[in-house]
Amino acid sequence: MPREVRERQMLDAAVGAFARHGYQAASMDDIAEAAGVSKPLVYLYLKSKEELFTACVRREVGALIAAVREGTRERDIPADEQLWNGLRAFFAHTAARPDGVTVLYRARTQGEPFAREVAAMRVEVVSIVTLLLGQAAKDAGCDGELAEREVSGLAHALVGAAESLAEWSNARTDDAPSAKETAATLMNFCWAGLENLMKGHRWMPAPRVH
Amino acid sequence: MPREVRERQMLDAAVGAFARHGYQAASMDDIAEAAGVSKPLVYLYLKSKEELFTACVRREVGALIAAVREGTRERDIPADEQLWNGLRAFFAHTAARPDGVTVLYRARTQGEPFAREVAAMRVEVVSIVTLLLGQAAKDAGCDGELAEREVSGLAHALVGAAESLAEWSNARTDDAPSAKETAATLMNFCWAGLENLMKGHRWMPAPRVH
Amino acid sequence: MPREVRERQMLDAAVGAFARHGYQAASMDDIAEAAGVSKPLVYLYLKSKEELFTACVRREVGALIAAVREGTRERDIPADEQLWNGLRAFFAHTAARPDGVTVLYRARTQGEPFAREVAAMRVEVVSIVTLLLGQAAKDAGCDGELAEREVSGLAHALVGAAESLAEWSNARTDDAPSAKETAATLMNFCWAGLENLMKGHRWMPAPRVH
Amino acid sequence: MPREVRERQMLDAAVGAFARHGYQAASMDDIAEAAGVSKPLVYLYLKSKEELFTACVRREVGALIAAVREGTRERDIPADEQLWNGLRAFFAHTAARPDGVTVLYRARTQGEPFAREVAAMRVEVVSIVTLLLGQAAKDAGCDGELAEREVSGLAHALVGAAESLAEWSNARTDDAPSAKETAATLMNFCWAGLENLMKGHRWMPAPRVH
DNA sequence: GATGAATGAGAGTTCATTCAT
DNA sequence: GATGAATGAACTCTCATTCAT
Repeated sequence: MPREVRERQMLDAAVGAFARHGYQAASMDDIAEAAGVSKPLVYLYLKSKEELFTACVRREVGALIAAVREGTRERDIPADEQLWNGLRAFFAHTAARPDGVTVLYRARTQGEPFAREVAAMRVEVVSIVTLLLGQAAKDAGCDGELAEREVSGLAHALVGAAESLAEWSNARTDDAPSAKETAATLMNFCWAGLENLMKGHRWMPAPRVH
Repeated sequence: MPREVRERQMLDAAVGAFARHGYQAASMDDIAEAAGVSKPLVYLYLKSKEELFTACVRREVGALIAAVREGTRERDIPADEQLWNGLRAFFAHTAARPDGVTVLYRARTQGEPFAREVAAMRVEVVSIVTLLLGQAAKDAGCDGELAEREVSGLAHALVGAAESLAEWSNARTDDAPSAKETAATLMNFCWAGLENLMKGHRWMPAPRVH
Repeated sequence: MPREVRERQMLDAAVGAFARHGYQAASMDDIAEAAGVSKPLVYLYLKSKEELFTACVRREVGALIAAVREGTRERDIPADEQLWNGLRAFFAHTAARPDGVTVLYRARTQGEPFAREVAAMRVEVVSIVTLLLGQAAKDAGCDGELAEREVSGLAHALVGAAESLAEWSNARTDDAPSAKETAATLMNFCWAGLENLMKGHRWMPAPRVH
Repeated sequence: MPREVRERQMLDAAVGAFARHGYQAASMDDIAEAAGVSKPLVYLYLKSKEELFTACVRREVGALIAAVREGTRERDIPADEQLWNGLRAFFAHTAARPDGVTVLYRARTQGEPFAREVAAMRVEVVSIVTLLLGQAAKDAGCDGELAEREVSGLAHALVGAAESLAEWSNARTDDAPSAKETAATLMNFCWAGLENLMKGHRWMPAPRVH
């Protein structure tokens, strides 16, 4: 059996195990058994548990980024539609590969070697979002009055909201909302606010959206 | 030294260790040393690693809930101001007790005994938010056309956005935004959208906020 | 509360615990709690676990020896009647104080400090039996042709049989035989053989008891 | 080195350690060292201390039963000769494998998982003896007037006497009696009594064997 | 006389990892 | 290319034992 195939089997098994039990609790024994190979072979191909986990994370990062990039390929449509497309791609992906997403989620709390990898991915996603927001601002005829820091904050808020929604929607065993519905919920939640901001309207403590 | 004091020392040390290394990677030896006591004493007072972690989680859950409840004590002001107050309280808390919040964050990925505890807390926070949204709808003269599921989704989105922003803002070592600023960012991000929804306006794929 | 009383309480609790769980598995915590005192007090009175166990063993050894001596007080009756009396006393004692006897039983497998104590007791019991056998031989008009080693062997066989019967009879929860019945069983089992031996009759491989 | 060999080495080492120190006091470290392997290997092959002990007990139970069965293979000879053969086999075994027998002895006081195993063995041995007694009764032309309970008691007495004699004879470092001698002692001790019982003669408190 | 507070030492168990074949 | 055999290191947890009060 060719090496690549074996290697993918191992990664599949590892992703499953890591998703179910976490990095520490998943044992190399279990993974090797689940992959249908002997433990030394796992070490031969993937060096160590740390590298194995890293490989899993990288693969899932790549898959998620690819899905989102694929969803936002069209560039000459309004920014909100682009965001809408990206969100649908994101939620479709999280629904299709729950184990992979769980691994990423867990990797964020596993300290340096791994968290960085996921953080880098987030940066990439955030940059995609940031571009969209920039374009949206231009569409809205606004002159870029938004501080970079504020944009960064907004992007993180959006990503956090998306992650939370993905988890919530995948947790429902019955009657789970479709990717489309979830994306719509999030668009409804955020777009009006973002649009206002582009136009320079702000919510203020002595309140009035205006 | 009286038992209560020692016990708090241990919890403090444990929260620190769990926040830094995670549940599995933090060793009881380390925790005992950090608390300045011997390991058997930790076991005498807190029974097991699992119960120790549970105690940490419970304490931090209680502290966070208390902070948010305290922030939203005023009830006869507009819903958006109440939300604003709650968010400031939340961000102030996450800034003041980063380790405690990290423990809660990590507990979410640690399986049944712990995740449930945090999930219960989230439910409580979500219910607070839900009440606010309900009041906001009434304030807006809307006739409650929002499906329960949609409200739940919105609340989860809001909470996720808040968590993500808290993490992002605490991660900045220099020039970290204040709780007030972060809360403002989030209000700007979401309030206009929520307000529109209360009025029955929706974002639609062939787009126009209207 | 006077020291002696406290001390007896502790010994009672210890005997119970050691009987139930064995020397190693019974913990000083349990014993102190069962005795209704604090652990340091146990150490104050009885020095260490080893000395505590030793004290238990000694007390129970003394009680058993006393019971058997009491049963065989009458000296000017036929040897078989004396043995009969001793056995009844023995079985009555094992039935009345099962925990104490169990402790002795367990002490035999606990290595040097303890096993010696019980061995000494066995020697004493054996010597009582040996005296009886000697008298029986004289009664039978035999001229003491029995080698000392053989007598010792017989005595150990008798004691072993008695112990085994005691255990068997105490194990029956319903319909347990009385001390008298058990003693009768043993007398029936052994006396004819002993009597024959006294007279110089032996069982022989090309067999005939004669 | 093949697994079976290693496994036997471990069992040998474990039997030695358990015999010398008892179940609780023998440590897995010691056993592993005595077996010339590392501790994890012991766990890999034998799962846990409990299972290791169980395996020892089972092996020794099997060996002892096999020895006795082998000794009593001949069935068409008088019952006393059969008993004589069985006893010689028993004493030869206890002399040849003192550690194994000690383990069985200790297992009797180690509570449920283990005691049952040994109890089952005793039942088997007792049943062998019981059959012999039954045949002896027939040989003696007796009409089976012995109550089942009494036979059971006699069998336990015989087994206890044998155990006690085995211990006593093995304890002698110099000049230990041979299996033959010990068996002869026991036959002399018991056979006349048993024979009398078969014929309906009993020892009576106002005494006379008749 | 009696105890709440505390610990050193060591138990069983598991895991990531590596050879020799 | 693939594996059965083997281990060093570390972990959770318990216990007999002792102070300071």
